[in-house]
Amino acid sequence: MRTYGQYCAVAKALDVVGDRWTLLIVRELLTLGPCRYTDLREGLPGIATNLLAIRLRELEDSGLVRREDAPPPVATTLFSLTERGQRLLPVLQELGRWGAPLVAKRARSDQFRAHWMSLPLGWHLIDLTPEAAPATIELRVGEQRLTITASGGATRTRPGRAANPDLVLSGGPDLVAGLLLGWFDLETVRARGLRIHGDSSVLNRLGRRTPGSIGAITQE
Amino acid sequence: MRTYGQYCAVAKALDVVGDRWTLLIVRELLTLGPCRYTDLREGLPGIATNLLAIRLRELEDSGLVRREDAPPPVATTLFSLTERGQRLLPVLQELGRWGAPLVAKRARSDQFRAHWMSLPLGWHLIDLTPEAAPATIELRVGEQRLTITASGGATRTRPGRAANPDLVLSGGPDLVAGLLLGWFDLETVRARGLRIHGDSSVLNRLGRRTPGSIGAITQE
DNA sequence: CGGCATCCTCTTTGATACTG
DNA sequence: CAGTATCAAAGAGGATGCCG
Repeated sequence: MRTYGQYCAVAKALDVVGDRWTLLIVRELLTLGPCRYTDLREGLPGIATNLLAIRLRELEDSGLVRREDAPPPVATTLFSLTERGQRLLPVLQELGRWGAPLVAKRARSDQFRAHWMSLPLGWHLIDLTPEAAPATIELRVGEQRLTITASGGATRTRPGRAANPDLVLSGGPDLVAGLLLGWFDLETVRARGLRIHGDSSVLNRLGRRTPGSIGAITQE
Repeated sequence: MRTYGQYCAVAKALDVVGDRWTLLIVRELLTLGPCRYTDLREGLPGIATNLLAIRLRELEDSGLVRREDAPPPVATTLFSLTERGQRLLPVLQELGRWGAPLVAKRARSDQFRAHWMSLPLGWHLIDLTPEAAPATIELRVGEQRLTITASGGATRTRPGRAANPDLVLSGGPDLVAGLLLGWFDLETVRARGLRIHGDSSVLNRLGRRTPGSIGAITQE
């Protein structure tokens, strides 16, 4: 392991998580929870398989990742974050906030996985009517699904399809993210091809947590 | 520039600041303010000089760093952070918080610069008596000096010596940091060799911002 | 001196093929 | 499924030279 050799907390942190791909592996584990080697590879397009194996071992040695052999019927190795690894969430959150302007436009060559929106949406969206019964929205981007649940004032986002969604939004990642993160309003994304099925009034229930202000999705 | 090619804010952020040394250069610029190439090299022991030049150009191209030719009598190039670059402060803050446990013990080979404590101390220390007149503490670690000013409820920390310090703390980095960040109490660091000159009651004025609790330095 | 550029070596990363 | 093995390319580290 190459180290900066500096008696400084930032440098020490980067000694552990500063290598290429490392924080993206943590992103996957934070988003997906315990998962298999192949799930990780799926969510990390571009990584070389040997590098993923090396990084996982390093993360294990640093105490950020735990490897368990799941019992039958799963019968496979599961990787998950330790408590220490989970504490990297605020680091990823700040990196994501800082990087948000960089995803305003999508490059043609950019890969996309719907679950990458999971953490940012969870941070950004709030439930404006905490008293109401839980509501679910399913996002469809290509074949991939993501489920947002609004309940008790907060929202939770997880990979996969919803059982009984109140609303379904289908379209490209820039349209879906653009609407929910507040780059575009409802009319704009609809005009650009976003498809909306179900009870669109659910959108009024979602608010955006912006630095200093909170607004409903359809406002602005 | 190598890119992850992922439509994800975290990955995009790492495309810009994920390269080796990049965030440490930002640390230096945040801590020191506008400074010269040689000042940066001084604060980044271990960096190859050509790599510093390359990184500075990349940071300039990404719009995080500005290069200005200072007028006489300085007559040298000054590097400073743009607004966009300064917004990386929360990222460094979370990285530093996460990395804090890793500097509990100092490795023999670890380099040290007093100004590396500047950002963490500024985040961590608060002024418990906002009404009182400003107080200053000078830290001496080897030949290096750092000045802490407590005033109006907050503390500010900057590199360099104090004009008229109320208190001077001298000793190794682990002792100075250990006392101020709350790893050790006053008796312990004194027993281990920390030297204290001046009005040590100033320490009672400083509180630590810990997750959930605030305590005076000499407590606990 | 300050601010690099060059040259060289060594390490890390990437791509691909293969295996228990 | 969960990797290892191999090889080529890119990046980092170190020494030194150059130029205003």
